[in-house]
Amino acid sequence: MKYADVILPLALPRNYTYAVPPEMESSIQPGSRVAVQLGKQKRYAGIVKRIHDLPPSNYKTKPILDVLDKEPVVYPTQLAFWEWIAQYYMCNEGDVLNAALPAHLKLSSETVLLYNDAFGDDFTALSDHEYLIAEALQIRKELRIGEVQLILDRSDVYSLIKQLIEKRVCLVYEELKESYKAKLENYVLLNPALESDEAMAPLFDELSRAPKQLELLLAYLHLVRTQGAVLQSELLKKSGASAAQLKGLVDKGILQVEKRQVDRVPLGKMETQLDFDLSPAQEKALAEIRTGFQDKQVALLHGVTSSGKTQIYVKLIEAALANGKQVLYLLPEIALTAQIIRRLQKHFAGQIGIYHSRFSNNERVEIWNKVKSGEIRIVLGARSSLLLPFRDLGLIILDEEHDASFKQHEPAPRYHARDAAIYYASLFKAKVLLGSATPALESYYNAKQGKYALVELGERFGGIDMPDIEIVDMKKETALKEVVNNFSSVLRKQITQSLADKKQVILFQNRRGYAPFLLCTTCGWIPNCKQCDVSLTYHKHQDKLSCHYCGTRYPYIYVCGACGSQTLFPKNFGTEKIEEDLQALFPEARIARMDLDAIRSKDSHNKMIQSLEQREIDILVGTQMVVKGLDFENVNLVGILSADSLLSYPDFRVNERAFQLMEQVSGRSGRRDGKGKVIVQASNTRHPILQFVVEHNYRKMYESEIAEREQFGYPPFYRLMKITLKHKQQQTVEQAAMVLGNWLKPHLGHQLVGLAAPLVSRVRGFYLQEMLIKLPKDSKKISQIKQLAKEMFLQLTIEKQFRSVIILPDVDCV
DNA sequence: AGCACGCCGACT
DNA sequence: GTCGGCGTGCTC
Repeated sequence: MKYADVILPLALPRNYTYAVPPEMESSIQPGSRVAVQLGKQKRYAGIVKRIHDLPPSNYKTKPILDVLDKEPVVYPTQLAFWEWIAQYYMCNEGDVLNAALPAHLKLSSETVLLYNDAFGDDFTALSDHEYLIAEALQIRKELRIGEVQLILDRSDVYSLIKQLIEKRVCLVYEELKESYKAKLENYVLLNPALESDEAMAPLFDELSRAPKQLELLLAYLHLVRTQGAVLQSELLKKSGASAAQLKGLVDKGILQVEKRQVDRVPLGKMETQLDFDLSPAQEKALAEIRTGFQDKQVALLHGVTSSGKTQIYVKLIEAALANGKQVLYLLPEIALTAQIIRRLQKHFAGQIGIYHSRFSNNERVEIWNKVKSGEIRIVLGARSSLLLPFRDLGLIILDEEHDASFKQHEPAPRYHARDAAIYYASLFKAKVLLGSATPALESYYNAKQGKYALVELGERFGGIDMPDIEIVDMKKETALKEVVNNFSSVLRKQITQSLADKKQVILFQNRRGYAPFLLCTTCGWIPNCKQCDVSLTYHKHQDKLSCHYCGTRYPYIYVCGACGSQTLFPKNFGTEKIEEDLQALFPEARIARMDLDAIRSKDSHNKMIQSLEQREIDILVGTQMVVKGLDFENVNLVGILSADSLLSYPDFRVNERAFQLMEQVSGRSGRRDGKGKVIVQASNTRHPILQFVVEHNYRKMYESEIAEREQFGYPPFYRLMKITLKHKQQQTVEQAAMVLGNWLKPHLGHQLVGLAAPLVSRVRGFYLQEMLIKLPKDSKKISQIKQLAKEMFLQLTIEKQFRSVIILPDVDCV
């Protein structure tokens, strides 16, 4: 007898072993999707990890019910990768499966109640609730659990359903439904009997009294000749005919309509690739990358903004494709704009697939299958495309590699796409190219240490100068009463100038909303969220207060909750306020705002970028979003409204982050013609980071920061693992954290730090406690510590007072 | 993640 | 007394 270890799409601590019925032995393989039963009824689609012949000793196996696909849905490479992710990031393989597999390949059964017709309609023996369900069932014949819950308005319905089964009112079955649906469209075909000219000729006479139908037929014949297959929708649109006219031709037996499967993600036609020449600096960088790849797996391309990194990527992609390999090009989600997609599609039409969160579930399945089959040669995508089933990967490019959004935060698996990419690539013996104008300290350090090849590209493409950066002393300006609504005189003057020159302006403020909090000027009270330990942000557009942690919205508060006075005023400023003030200062200017609130609706982000490109916007105000992946020729001024707010987070990475952000935003200025200008408003103008920004000096920033990291034992000298504990009761988490800390301390000593409530100590009604473990850079020790931590987590949840404490380990947290 | 089972308060 | 709430434990 064969047995299969199956990964289920659940957060289970281990994989379960099922028996392989003999008739399935020939069709089942590692990576196969199988239907299995879990518990009394529930069925799931799981993925076979391993097939063996060791019968489990301490339990009875259930059989695999079905092998769901002819071919496995993943290769052994992906299974190995999943195992590594689960192990490294301390999560379950089920979590990884959940993240990797498109929703429509993940099946789970649903209980369906069927009305038992034999029962008749004598409901007298039923309770009120039973009666309600029986009545609904009699009318609708079928009910899902969810519908039963809806009817009774409660969640616990199982005992009642059991009663109904016992009383023979209904029957139940488990429905395991494939949710992927191939897309079908109507194609129009000519009746095969009419293919010849002789057969066709009489038709024209016959149709002389139906001129519209004749017109339609002619349009059809034209389309067939030019493009082969004819879509019904296209034919009707192009000919201007109605569905009735088409039906007329179908009824006469001249045309036929047939449903055929169509691609949701067509790859387009293969085009001849555009050739372009690299600048000498780019050529040199490309050559260095190639040399680097000879003895190193990873190369870091440190190229200033606008240095033309993308062109270098294109050359490398071409080479990898020529070798018959697949390529993965990763970008932060928000940088995956129409701009970059268009540029790459131009080069690689017919081979490139795009993958990000805005694709529908059906589209994802199709992309998944095309990557697996190798039809898609290049994937351009966000973090999650790393989990696609590549068959023969030759190169991974990770652009904007410093970007924190490459790290998944919630839910598990909390993987870092950069680090995971390096491991994944090693399974294929593929190369990894990291690219950034402001590399993460960790990456630059690795490169400096010789672990990665380091390639510097210090010159902007086309010889454009780096923008001039001016720091404006807001303290001085305030003293001189020159500040109007957060705008210094310098910034106002520059904006006026840019507008006069018909240039565009980008302003950056890292807080959305109108005001980050309200303040009672009588007693100092600040309204907080009921669920979370944070102040409520005022959103003037919606005239609501909103919690940026849990999303709850509250009506505006006029009366102080502490002293009752009506002296609550919005304090500090976000993008909405900037937008409003700007409009008052520059009434003629066309102003747009780009932040999470403004781009909520689908595609509005792309639309905004387009209208900026087409110069329909003069001034763009935005958060982090304006930093990434934008490339506009006509922007010559960038304003950072408050550098202080960037430099004041209590995090060891603040300086690095602030530098990266400011350097990246300023890169948006003056990209094609002429020198750009950047205005940085700051109260503390002496902050060393500002000086590095003015000089565009990454190296100096790196050196000053790396010294601190070494001194205080932070990455890249240690790896960090954050453990978060969550519970509804404050006392319980606090105790749990203390107990866990006390257990870990003897093993870790000074490597265990920061046991405390985080800055925001309550989110969505859960109290939080955190601690950090500093992991030495020794993979053996790391796995020992992880093992130890795992055992202690288990130990903690065994104690009954801590049983419902949620423990979230986050390896390499950011 | 479900779902079953068992223990406690508020109702007929 | 019982219904139905929720906390707890198990699923190959």
